[in-house]
Amino acid sequence: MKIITWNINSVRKRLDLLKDLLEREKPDVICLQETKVQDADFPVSFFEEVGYGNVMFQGMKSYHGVAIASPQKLAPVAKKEIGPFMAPRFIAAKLENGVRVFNFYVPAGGDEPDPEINDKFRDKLDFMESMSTWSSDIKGPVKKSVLVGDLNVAPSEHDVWSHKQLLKIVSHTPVETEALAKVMASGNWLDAVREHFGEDDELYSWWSYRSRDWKNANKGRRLDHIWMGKDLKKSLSDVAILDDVRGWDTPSDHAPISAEFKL
DNA sequence: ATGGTTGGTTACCAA
Repeated sequence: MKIITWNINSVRKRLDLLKDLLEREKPDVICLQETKVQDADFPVSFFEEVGYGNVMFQGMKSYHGVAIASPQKLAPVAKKEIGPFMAPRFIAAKLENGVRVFNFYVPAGGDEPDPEINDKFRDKLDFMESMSTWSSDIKGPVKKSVLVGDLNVAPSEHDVWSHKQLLKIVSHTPVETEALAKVMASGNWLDAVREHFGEDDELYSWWSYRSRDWKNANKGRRLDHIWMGKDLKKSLSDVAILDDVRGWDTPSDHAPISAEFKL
């Protein structure tokens, strides 16, 4: 089972890149964030044409939006296993092999890392708090489950280009990394990317558009994640950050991440 | 300390 997660930054803007990615990587399931399209305008026929016609999506006009697509049938996840999340930031599906896929788009949080003066940052912390409650409620360790998405937090010092310079920058502040650690602990989740690469490699999945030479400057952050329940650890066979996709023509500012399981 | 770019929408907001 191969799963890819990608903040595509407008699905309609990047159908050609998505087609190339799916043809090259042939994932069993792809999870998208920031689709930026309301459900009535979601490009369903494109997904059917490229062989990913089993597609679930929850979006809104202009902002946010998530989707899960697969060549195989997708079933809804039981209601009791779904938290009270904002629809355009969360969607879940059950694959034919029984694996549940939870796809999140955590609020970015604005610029000012102070919940007292910045409502967006408050919303981000609240969202992660509700993720912790949800993880606890569905009882960890969650069996046959994968949690993926743009979590908008770079947890460790090796997930950012400069730990010191980013400690007060939203996405890497201690209050956020602690909140994300709590989510992880609440569900006994494992970070599949770190399980594969270890703790020491510098790993990034996002590079700002506001950098002329993003590749050489390499001022990246690892905001996109694939987590797994402990029961899947022994099945994890490969992980890749597909950073070449960040260099494609008119790219998203996020790279896709891929994980393979031999179930 | 500041500004840099992109997408959706159509004036700016969100990232």
